[in-house]
Amino acid sequence: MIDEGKFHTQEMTNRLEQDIREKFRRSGYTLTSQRRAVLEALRDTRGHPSAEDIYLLVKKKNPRVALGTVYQALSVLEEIGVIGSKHWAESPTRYDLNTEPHLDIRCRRCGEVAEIPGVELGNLEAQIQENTPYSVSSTTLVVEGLCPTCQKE
Amino acid sequence: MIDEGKFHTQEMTNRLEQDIREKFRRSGYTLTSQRRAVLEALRDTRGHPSAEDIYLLVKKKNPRVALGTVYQALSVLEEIGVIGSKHWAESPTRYDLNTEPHLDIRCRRCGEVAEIPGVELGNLEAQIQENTPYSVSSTTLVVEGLCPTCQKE
DNA sequence: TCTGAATCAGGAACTGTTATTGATTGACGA
DNA sequence: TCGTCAATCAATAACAGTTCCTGATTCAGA
Repeated sequence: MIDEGKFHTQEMTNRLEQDIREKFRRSGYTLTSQRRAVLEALRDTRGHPSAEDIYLLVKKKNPRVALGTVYQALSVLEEIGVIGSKHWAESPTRYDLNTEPHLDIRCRRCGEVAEIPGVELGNLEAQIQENTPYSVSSTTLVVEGLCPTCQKE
Repeated sequence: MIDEGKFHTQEMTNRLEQDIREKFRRSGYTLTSQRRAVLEALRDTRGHPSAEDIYLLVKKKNPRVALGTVYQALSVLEEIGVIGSKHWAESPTRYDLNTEPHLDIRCRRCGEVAEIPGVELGNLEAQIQENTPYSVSSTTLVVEGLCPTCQKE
């Protein structure tokens, strides 16, 4: 079971809570305890957990939840715009409460993901659109490197 | 069996052939008929075939070749720098004889991949490096959209 | 409270890829 | 030319991540 009291007062600001409720209302999906648990897990985690990470966190509070349910919840949450996801080759998709366009880098040694602030992409997307007959729908910058810890080894 | 005569005279320029031979020589790997067949398949294909696509082409000439062999060949060819690969989420890795850094776009409807010429990334990588404590090792722009054909439908 | 639709847990199935196996090949020296 | 030994091979099993399917459960609205 989810400790809803704690969730409301400590974990989620009112604005976010309102925003989430609103997005569920508009979409027609229901904000079930499982979907709430997935959101809480994302909130409790620094960084960008994988579905498996989230599953393990959710299971601590509700051991009956299945991995498939977590995937379903993640897909609904992403569809209604409450969470975002990012994919690096050769590693599971990572999820994120930050739905704004932003840059993330993944350590190719330990897998840790961190945000990169302050990078300006400028007119890159427009430039791409000018040079292809395709209609461009998404351009994602996939960045990899070594985190400070792994650099030392 | 590979028609090596045709391969040499029609499919491969002397320069590329030389380059490939040289890369094999330096690496210590041998240029076997299977690896040659994979290269030929890449050369015969417009666009950016997947391992499966290449496997089907190779099988036309040598039905005994297994998919695993194609993967092995691709991994050797990529390791020695004869081919390049690119990965989009939710679709198999695509391979390419163009090993220079360049932009590709994938149609999210039919999966077709095409090159995008003339886009200037400028100092993007330097800008990223300035804004993260990670040491950046690769930045890949993953572009998706709709190809001209799929736009009409 | 009842009813139908949405959602669930559990597990099977699927896709793309890698690892393992013993058999085959092919480059090189005698 | 032949033998030797490492490299490579085909075939298949295994694997990770994810999706799909099923019947059971829950929940919102009448």
